[in-house]
Amino acid sequence: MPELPEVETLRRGLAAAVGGARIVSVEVQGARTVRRQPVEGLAARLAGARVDGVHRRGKYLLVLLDTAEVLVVHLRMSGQLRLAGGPAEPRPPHTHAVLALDDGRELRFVDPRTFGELFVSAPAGRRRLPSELAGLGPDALGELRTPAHLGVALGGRRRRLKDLLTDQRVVAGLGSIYADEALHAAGLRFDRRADTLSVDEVATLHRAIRRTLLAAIRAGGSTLGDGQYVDLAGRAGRYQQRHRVYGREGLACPGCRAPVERARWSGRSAFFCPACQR
DNA sequence: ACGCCCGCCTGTAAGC
DNA sequence: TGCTTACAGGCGGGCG
Repeated sequence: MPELPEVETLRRGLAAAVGGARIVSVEVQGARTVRRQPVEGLAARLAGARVDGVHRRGKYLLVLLDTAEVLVVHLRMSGQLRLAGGPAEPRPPHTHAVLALDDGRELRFVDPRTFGELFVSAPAGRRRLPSELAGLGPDALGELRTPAHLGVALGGRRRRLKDLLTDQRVVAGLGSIYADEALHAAGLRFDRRADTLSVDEVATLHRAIRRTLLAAIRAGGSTLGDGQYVDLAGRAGRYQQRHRVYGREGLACPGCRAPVERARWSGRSAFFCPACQR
């Protein structure tokens, strides 16, 4: 599942590979990938635009265009961006959008489960953010700079830590994998109520989130057994080899050797060490 | 406002 | 072997 480290890996790859390239034409298959606006409008706004940079906010990719607009990409569960050398390269199954570039390459949006989406937006306001993203909380790396920022986000609320950390309105960028990993690194249970954390525990959690995300970015993100996350060139990440609890039910906790447990919670899973996490 | 649950999807794997 | 069922989970929407 692409979360902040996977999206950041893609952002860096995109910035290096397609920065300065011009979009020649856009082809969209199916009705779900472009659903916020008419496909013809999106295609017309992209055609002829040059890529001036690539930003990221939470799990959203922002492809900045010289038209002063932004192509927003969200991969959701199974979306991929793949760069092809040319139109002759066979398209993977579930290719829903193809952006032809002026040097002949193609940027392809592939998404079996069709949860992902593309849209073009005109950023507005002080932060030059697309209005569709106005509800996002502080980016888990970019804006959550100090423990105090996390303290404000958690705000002494009664909600459970994992519920808050994966709520993109509270903190943007964490999903199930990195919430579980960061909570383990902080020694905190997924179901701790935020309003029971001490100042020290908030600081520990803040440090754990940053360290976990930065280590995952250095490893090129996580590719799970389903192989759904790969980079622009189709290469897998390596951070899954360093997961301490996520997907490791019954295996030894690297910290204390107790078996990792899996809890069913809010219709989702949470992996945690019952001995190390309080 | 908060805390839930559901619907959206398809590929994979487990179970009978 | 072949079918059914469960599961993966981000996010928007809806409900109490």
